[in-house]
Amino acid sequence: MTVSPRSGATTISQVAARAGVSPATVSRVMNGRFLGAADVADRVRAVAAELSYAPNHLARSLALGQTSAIAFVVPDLANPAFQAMLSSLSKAAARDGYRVLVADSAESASDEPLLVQEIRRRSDALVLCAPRMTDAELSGLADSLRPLVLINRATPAVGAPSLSIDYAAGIGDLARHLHDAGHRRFAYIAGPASSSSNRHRLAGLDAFQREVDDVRVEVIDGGATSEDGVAAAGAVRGSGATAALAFNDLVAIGLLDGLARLGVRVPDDVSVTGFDDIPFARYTSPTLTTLSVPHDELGTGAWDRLRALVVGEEVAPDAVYRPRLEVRGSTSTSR
Amino acid sequence: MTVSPRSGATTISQVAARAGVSPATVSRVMNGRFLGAADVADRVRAVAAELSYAPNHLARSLALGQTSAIAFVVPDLANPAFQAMLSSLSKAAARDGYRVLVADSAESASDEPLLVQEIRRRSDALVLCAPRMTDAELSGLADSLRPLVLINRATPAVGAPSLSIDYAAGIGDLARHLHDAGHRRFAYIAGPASSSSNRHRLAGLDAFQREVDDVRVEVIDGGATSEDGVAAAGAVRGSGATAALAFNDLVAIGLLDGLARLGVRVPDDVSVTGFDDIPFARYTSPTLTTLSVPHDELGTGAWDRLRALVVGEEVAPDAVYRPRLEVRGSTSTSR
DNA sequence: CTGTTAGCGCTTTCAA
DNA sequence: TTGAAAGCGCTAACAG
Repeated sequence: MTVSPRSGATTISQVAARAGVSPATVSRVMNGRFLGAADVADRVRAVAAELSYAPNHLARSLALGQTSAIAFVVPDLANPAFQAMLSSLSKAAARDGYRVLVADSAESASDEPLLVQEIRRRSDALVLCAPRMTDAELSGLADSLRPLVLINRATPAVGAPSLSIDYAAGIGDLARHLHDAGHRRFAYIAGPASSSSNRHRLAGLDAFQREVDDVRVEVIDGGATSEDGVAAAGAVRGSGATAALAFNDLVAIGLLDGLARLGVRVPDDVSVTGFDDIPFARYTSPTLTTLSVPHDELGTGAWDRLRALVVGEEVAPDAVYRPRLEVRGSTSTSR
Repeated sequence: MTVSPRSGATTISQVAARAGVSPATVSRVMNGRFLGAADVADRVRAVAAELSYAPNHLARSLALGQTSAIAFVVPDLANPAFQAMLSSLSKAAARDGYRVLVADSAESASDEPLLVQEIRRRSDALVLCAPRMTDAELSGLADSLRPLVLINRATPAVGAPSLSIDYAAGIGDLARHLHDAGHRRFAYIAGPASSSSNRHRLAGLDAFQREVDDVRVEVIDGGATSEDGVAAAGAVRGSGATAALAFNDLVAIGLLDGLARLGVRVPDDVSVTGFDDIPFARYTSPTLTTLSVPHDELGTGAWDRLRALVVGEEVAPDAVYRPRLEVRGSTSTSR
């Protein structure tokens, strides 16, 4: 016979005792698997309500071997692009009774693998966005992370469903747009050096350069935040470029601000572009020409695949979204 | 003797068996409570590494009676103001080994109480931002939610630490600023009707009106999103007001956009203000005059109090932040 | 139909 | 210094 539990909460045995049935019966009633007489069920429910009993989620999880929680790890929770993904992922998962546990790997750049494994063990599955991890690291870790869905890492070797963005094609579209407008000297404000999506953008730019053969691309050190954009403004002005392609919208917005402070007019003196199309890109001054990335679809698509993985259904094929060019006010014809 | 576990993961007994010790010893070694011979500890660690053993977090939580996770519930995960809080809360909690479980109550407006109780039971404590819940509902729920920290709800009756914003004072400052600039006809684009913070803003406006006695405030239906702001543009124009105070920055940004489409110039024809000072408020066109709210401090302050509550330390007093007026380009002197 | 029993994997007294 | 055993609260075979 069980006595009072450590915490104040009512336990299943207390309800059982009070209702004069076994814990198993209470369990069945609570989970809708009860097949006996209606009055027994009613009594159990009445007692449960009376004692305001609620099953201990932890104990239930341990017995069932599942937590009904998934983990979501991103490099920076403060970036609107990841926030949009979190918002849609959380809503989608909630519809199926799952909650999401979040973590920001920026805090612990070095031991990201540990962070990721730790949070994965607290949940049933993981949605990982780890642009800075090498393919080798990721492959080594993958088995300990499954069920796993990757965002922005189409790494066939890893064998995990993935949703990604064709950064190379996207930036190519952007370059084409600028080229058509007469620009020939580009400055690319790079993202974090270790970022794989930054490498894809560089590759896209290289390809474009080889294709048209009459543009020059100067690469300027940047980063992933607005501050990095502000900091790059001087270098952009000094580069002589007429078009500045920022790593992402955050950087572009900072750059817009930095250039304004330097008295450089956008788009008259230099055109500026972003990447992501965060909700505010349409409200900047001037409005930002950028590449629209379907963050909501990344979030819902990630849940869709994770769910399929968990329940053993067939998983939808990997998705590669091509960003959509969104021409706004920050780009114009080169003089 | 235990056999192979349900899932593929190594268990403590497997490590114990392999190392020729008891599970208790492995447990002690893994948790740094082992006082025996060093070679025993080394052997255990070696075996653990060999089998890549990692303690099952769920089982550990059940035995310990704590999850090392806290829940964070907000009305809308897509709002930058809550995202900023989440970001700082998550970082602060992570420093103490806690993870955060998120939920967005927008999905399930009606059964918010259930949502909140459910997610609370999956964690050790809760940070709740529930502007639409009535004081009565909140009081009734509070005991089932403790340890609990409230954001934007300084409800003494509830008896939970709180961090809040003095909305009334803030909007009073804003009104004063506009009044000083010569405005006498205001339009307030209201937030959700059931929102307590909306009521505080209204109260602040009322107080201001009584104080100066020469302004007229028309209340226009709005909401909490950019779309609501866009939708309110026509009514703002039709109101004859020279200054439009939006419920929050999101609404203000939408309003800016809506007014621009109607050909109404800001701030020449009408001044516009927001509330929150989300990161992008400084980048809108024109830049947005708003009230700066320390979202990061709300997040870290919430964790600070929650932690104290959990470990039984003395909890810092309730915080009431007075928003700081941030005058930018969207407001100007009335003609 | 319902109860008994044996776990889920870990921690922790208690005893040796 | 170490191990046996009980227990955290719930679920699910298996009996009856």
